[in-house]
Amino acid sequence: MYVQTFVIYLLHQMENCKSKYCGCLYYSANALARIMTKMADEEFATTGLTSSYAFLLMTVCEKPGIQPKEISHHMQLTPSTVTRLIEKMEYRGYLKREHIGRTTAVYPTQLGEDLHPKIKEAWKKLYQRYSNILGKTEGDKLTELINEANERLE
Amino acid sequence: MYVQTFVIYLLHQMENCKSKYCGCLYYSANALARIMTKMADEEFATTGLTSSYAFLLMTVCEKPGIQPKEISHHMQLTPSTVTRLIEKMEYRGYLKREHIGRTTAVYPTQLGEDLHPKIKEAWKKLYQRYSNILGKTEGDKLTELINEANERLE
DNA sequence: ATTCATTGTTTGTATGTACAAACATTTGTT
DNA sequence: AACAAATGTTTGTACATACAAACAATGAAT
Repeated sequence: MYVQTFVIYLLHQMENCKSKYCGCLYYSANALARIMTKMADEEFATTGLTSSYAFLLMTVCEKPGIQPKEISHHMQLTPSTVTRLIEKMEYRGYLKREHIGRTTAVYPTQLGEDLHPKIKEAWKKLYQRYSNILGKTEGDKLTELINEANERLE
Repeated sequence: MYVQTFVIYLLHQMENCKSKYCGCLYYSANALARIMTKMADEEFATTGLTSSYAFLLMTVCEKPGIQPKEISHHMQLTPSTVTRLIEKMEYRGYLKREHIGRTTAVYPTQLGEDLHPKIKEAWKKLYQRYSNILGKTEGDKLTELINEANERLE
């Protein structure tokens, strides 16, 4: 009886899992991240930006003059990564930098501000899209659980 | 009373969340993936490999002669990514390829096989490490939830 | 006031990953 | 038997991200 339960558990595992690494959080988290990034990029495609750049622009539009350090905090990326993202967005004409002492203030350009509503729209659509698949409540719950885990693991 | 409850909810949200994007699965999933990859790389450091390469070597050692396509299935990576990983591991002397018709068989070298136990050990440690932080049951549960989401979102 | 430590930002360099296109082989169809 | 479609693999190229080191400005301590 005991053994039988275990066998059923194993079978269930194998059914549901594409890979023998499904029991590993490192693996599952990365798979989810790849799937979500792809989905996000698809939704943000209407804005001409990929997901990271869209998030950056949103962040700056909602707090013009924000510093890279704060951006890196909001986006949970390293400062160097943020610099790289900003550079590219400056080159493309969506953001501009103003150096003040050792700090830097980042502002949206007119072009950037014009794009802001479209990005927020795409963001909403992204949310709706995965909520449709996972169920709104379940999706929110999963997100919250992941956030809690992030807090503790860091 | 109703409003108060909402305010408490908001405060709770702000406490627990580093970023205003914490309600977005794209964002949270990517943050978790980065944290876990870092942790995995730290654990696998004892083997001289980063996590992806360690997983690749494990996969090949457990099924010598496996084809890239099957590897890409196990690891949930695109075939081109798998080719790149294999190439590097071949260059480093851990794997070798044998081309048979249009397919390719991948084998571990002696060097690769020698490393296998160490990798499995590191993998176990990785599991223990995040289980210690999240709690074994909770960690497993989270992993399972993410797997289910992956299934459905794909 | 000068030096030393700290902090915010940027570079140099490397890595993992993907997409699209190219190749090579096998299978199916007529 | 010849050609077309499908399949497995590899290349060319690009991108997001990170780490470590460099740089630049501020603040603190003697």
